[in-house]
Amino acid sequence: MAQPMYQQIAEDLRTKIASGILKRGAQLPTEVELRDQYEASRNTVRDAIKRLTSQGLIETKPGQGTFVSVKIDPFVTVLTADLTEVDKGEGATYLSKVNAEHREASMTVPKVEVQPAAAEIANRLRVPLGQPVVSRHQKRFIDEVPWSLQTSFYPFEFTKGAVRLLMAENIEPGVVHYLGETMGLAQIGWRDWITARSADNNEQAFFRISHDSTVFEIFRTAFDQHKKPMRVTVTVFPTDRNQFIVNVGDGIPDPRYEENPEEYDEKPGMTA
Amino acid sequence: MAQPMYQQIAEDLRTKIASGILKRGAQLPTEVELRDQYEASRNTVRDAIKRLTSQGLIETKPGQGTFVSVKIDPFVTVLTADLTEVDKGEGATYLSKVNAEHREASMTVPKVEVQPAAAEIANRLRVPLGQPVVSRHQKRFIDEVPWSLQTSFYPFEFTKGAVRLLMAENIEPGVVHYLGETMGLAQIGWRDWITARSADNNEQAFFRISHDSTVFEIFRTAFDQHKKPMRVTVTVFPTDRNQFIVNVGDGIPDPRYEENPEEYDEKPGMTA
DNA sequence: GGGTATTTGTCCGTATGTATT
DNA sequence: AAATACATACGGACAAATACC
Repeated sequence: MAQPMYQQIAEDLRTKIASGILKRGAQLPTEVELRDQYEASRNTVRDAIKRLTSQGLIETKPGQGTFVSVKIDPFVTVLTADLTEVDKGEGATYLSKVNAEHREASMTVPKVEVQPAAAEIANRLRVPLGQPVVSRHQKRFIDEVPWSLQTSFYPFEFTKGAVRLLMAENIEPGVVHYLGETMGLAQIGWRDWITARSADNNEQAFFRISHDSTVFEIFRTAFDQHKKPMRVTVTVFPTDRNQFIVNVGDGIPDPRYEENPEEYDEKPGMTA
Repeated sequence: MAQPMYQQIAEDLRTKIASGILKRGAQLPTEVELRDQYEASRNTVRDAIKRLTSQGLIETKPGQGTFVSVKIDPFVTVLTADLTEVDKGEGATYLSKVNAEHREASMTVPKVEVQPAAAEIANRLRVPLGQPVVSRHQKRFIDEVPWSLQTSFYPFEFTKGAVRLLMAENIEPGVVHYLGETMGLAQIGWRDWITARSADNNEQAFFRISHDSTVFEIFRTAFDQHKKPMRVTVTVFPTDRNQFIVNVGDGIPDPRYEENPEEYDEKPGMTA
C-alpha cells in the first residue's frame, strides 16, 4: 500500500471537489454510503473526512450530513493606512477597504477592565510586569459575520487625565484624538506584529470555526511624539476569512486592480 | 457527560504541559500507559493526542513515542524595510532582522521555469491569463532550518532585454538592480498581500510539519516608476516559526526593545 | 546485519450517544 | 415518535518505524 487508504479516500474526495464534481455547499454522500463506495470501514471513511475537515475544505453537521465548505469573500485589511485617516473612532483602528465598499462594519460596546499587565502587553507597553493596565475589549462584525476580536491596552496612569478610558462606551471621535486633548499625546505611527496560532475555545465559539482552525493575532503598538508606546491593541482574526495588505513606497496602485471577475467565480462568497 | 472523554484527556495533558509537569521535549507516557492511567481505550487516548498534535503542542514519532513540542525561536521578518536597503540580492527580498543577528540565511540556487501564468499571478502581474511568465524558485533556510519557499514571477517579455532571468543562478547584486540596468526599470515600492492556508504536501515535507499545519502565503507585487507591476514574488512561511513586522510612520523604535529575557525563557528556541 | 521488543499507525466491527429532520 | 446522520467509545488485529542487543 503506497498511501494509507484513508488518505487515498481523502485525495479522491479532494479531487472531486476541486474538479467541481462536488460543488460548494453540496452534500457529500453519507458516511455509510462512502463506506460502501470505497469498500472500507466507516471509521476509515471518517478518518478521510477528518483530514479534509481540518483543512477547512468540508464541514460536518450532526444529524444532517457532510458538506463542501462555502468560503466567504475574504475581508481585506490595509495595515499601512494613511496616518491622517486613522483616527476615525476606535473601530477604525484597522480599515477594511478592499471589497468592503458595500459592506458594513459594526462592533459591540467596549468591555472595560483594569488588569495586571501580562508579559506580552507589559513588554510592548513598556510597563513593569503585573502593573495595572486598562483593557478595552470589543467584538467586531462585518455584515453580521464575526470578523475580529480586539482588545486595546493603555497604561493605568492615563486614567488620571483621560477618565473616559474607563467608561464602557465608544469614545468619539477616537481614542487617539481624546488622548491628544487630555494627555497631549500625538500618535506618530505604530508597529504591527503579525503572528498566527490555533484558536482558543472563546475564539472557536465566537467565529464558529472548528477546534483546529487558526487565527491571525496582530499586536499593534502605537507610539507618541516621544517615541514611547501609548497603546497596545491585540486583534484576533480567523484566517479563513481575513487577509492583509501592506503598501511600501509612494503611489502604490489601489489593490482593486488585482481583482477580476474570474477570480470571484472561483473563490465565491457573499457575491455568490 | 459534560465533555467527551477524549477532550477531557486532552485538557488534562494540556494542563500538565502548561504547568511544567511535562517539560518541553519530554516524552509522554506511551499510549498504552495513558490508556491505563485514564481508564479509557487506546483509541480514545489517541483521539486526545490527535487534538494536541493538530495544535502543534505535541509530536508523535512512530517507534519512539510522543513528545512535547520544542518551539524554535521565531524568525521575525520586517515587511516595511527601507526601500534603499532592499536590493541586496534576490535573497534579500525579505530581510529577517530581529533575533537574526547571529543567524545565517542561505538559499538554494534558483530553479527557473517558463510557465503559463495562473490566475493569481496573471492578475497581479497584469498579464493575460495563461501568458508565459518566468518563474524563479528557491528554498530558503536560516541556520539550516527550513525557513521559506519563494517563487518570483516576471513577464516573459523581460527576457528579451534581461537574458539572465532565464539562467539558474543568483543574479548579483540583485534582480531589481539588473532590471534597472537592462530594462531601465526602477522599483518604487511594493504591496504585500498576506494570507494563511493549510500546507500542501510539498510544504509539509520541506518544512517537516504535520499535515494540518498552516502557512503564511505572502504575495509581493513590486511596482516600477510607471506604477506597473514588474515582479510578483510568492513566499510561503510556516506559521510555527515565522512572524512579521509592519512599521507605519517615521521613527518607530527598533522592535528589539519589546523583548526581554523572561519571554525568552518561556518561548525557548535556538537560544536555549 | 539480523532478530526482537517497543511504540505508533492503520483498519476493522460494533455499540451507543446526540443532533436534526 | 421515528428515522437519519454524525460523534464518541471500545476492543482487537496487524503493519510500520525505531531502538537495542
